[in-house]
Amino acid sequence: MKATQIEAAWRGTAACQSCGVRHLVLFADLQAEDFAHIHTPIEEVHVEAGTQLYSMGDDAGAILTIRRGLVKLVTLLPDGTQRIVRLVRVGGVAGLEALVKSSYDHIAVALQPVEYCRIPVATVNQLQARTPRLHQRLMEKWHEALSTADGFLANLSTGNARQRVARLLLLLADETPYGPVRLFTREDMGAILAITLETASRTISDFKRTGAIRDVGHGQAVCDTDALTLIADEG
Amino acid sequence: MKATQIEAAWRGTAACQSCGVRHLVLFADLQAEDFAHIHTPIEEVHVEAGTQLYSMGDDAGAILTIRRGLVKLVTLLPDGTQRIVRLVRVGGVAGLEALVKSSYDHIAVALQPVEYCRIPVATVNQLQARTPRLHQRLMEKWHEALSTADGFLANLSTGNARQRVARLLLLLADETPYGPVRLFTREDMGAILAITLETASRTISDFKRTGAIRDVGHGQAVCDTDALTLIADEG
DNA sequence: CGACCCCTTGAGGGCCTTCAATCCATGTGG
DNA sequence: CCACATGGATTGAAGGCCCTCAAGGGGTCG
Repeated sequence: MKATQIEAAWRGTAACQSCGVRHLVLFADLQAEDFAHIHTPIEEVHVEAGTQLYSMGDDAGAILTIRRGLVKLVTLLPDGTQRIVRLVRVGGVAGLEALVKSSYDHIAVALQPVEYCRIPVATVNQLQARTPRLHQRLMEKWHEALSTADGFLANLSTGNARQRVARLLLLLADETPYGPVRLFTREDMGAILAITLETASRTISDFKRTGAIRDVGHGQAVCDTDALTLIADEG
Repeated sequence: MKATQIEAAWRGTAACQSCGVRHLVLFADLQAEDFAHIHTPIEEVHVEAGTQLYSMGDDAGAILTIRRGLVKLVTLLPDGTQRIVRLVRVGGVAGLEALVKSSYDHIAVALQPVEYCRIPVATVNQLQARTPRLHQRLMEKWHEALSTADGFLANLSTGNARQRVARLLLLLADETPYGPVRLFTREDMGAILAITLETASRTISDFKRTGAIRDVGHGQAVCDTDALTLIADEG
């Protein structure tokens, strides 16, 4: 089940410098000489969908750069239900709070098969002392997280259920235009949009009937972005 | 109306070093010698309630440290209505995005008489080059903003209207325990909680009738935090 | 004093939740 | 190979909460 697999406990400069998503991530501006000053191993980890990457209150020793897949950040509400406060996509960073406090703020769970790099806080700090560019990148990642949160508040937590579901689908669709998007479980949809799973299910069914999305099986669907945009804007 | 008043166009070290809220703000860790390297003026500005501090898309040349009062950050929804995505309190920073992009993400409006320091981005960058401690403070401010946003998502955008209003009141009350809190306009409450102003009004009226809050006039009320906590947790 | 703004309260209806039953896909064991 | 168990998805029915539209009240300021 929890098949966490550490692909490579990396200790040199090769992996980062040839990283396929490096232009997206934290180390985009680093020079070859900078990598030479990394003394703590950076782990590249592969996990399957459903794996918990860290939990609220866990000792926060590292930040996680997502190289593949999709991660949800969850908070527990007073009544025990869960709310998804953010989705972290490829190039995003989960657990940034490790840089300013000693425990994580959320539960991080892989929604799909995920590959990520686990960068110890010590490594970030070592690099920060040397390369001012990293500060800028870090702030960009903070800003990215904040923009995502703002988007959740403005787009996914206002309006009626139809609008919210449509906006969520558009959010997923703009990552793979015209390609099928992987739908969440209805429960996750509900936890993102602050609606019940039944309402999420009814709305998705309605979208399929009216053609706003087309089911292609295996929990995937193709979005009619024009139709969804109409729904998102007026209801 | 828009009585923006620049109290002191500060160019020396005196004001910051004797700042009453310095332990809360960005410059907490700076040493005397650091202040000597500030070459761009930091303005201390006083504005009255209702003043717009900056607007979405405005050229973002500075970040704003709030020294007194309360500021709302607003985004415009596709349909033209407004949503308040964050409240910035004393010690908080508005417009952090100025550090990573050239325009502001929100509309910032003073909800009360506000005093703030306008710190040019250039000044922050000059100081960053010298004092690593400032990085840490900056990241704490980013984290503070992100935590606020998460709180809005988890506490103020879920549950029924009674719960949301109760949680908002508790949020305001924990700043001045047992003291009266200043209630927002019902419209602002609605924009924070994603409910209509009528529902906000009805709920506040109900709380007054049942004693969960006690009106003391002038838009202020004393909160029965125990009663409100009960409502916040179960409905 | 009147205009204005905000707050309050009412009535009706629609949307979403709640509770419940059924369906479907998948995987497991006989 | 098939029966069965399981977890998620779907759909129905009833009710309640909140929104919408509307009218009236109260405080403040010119």
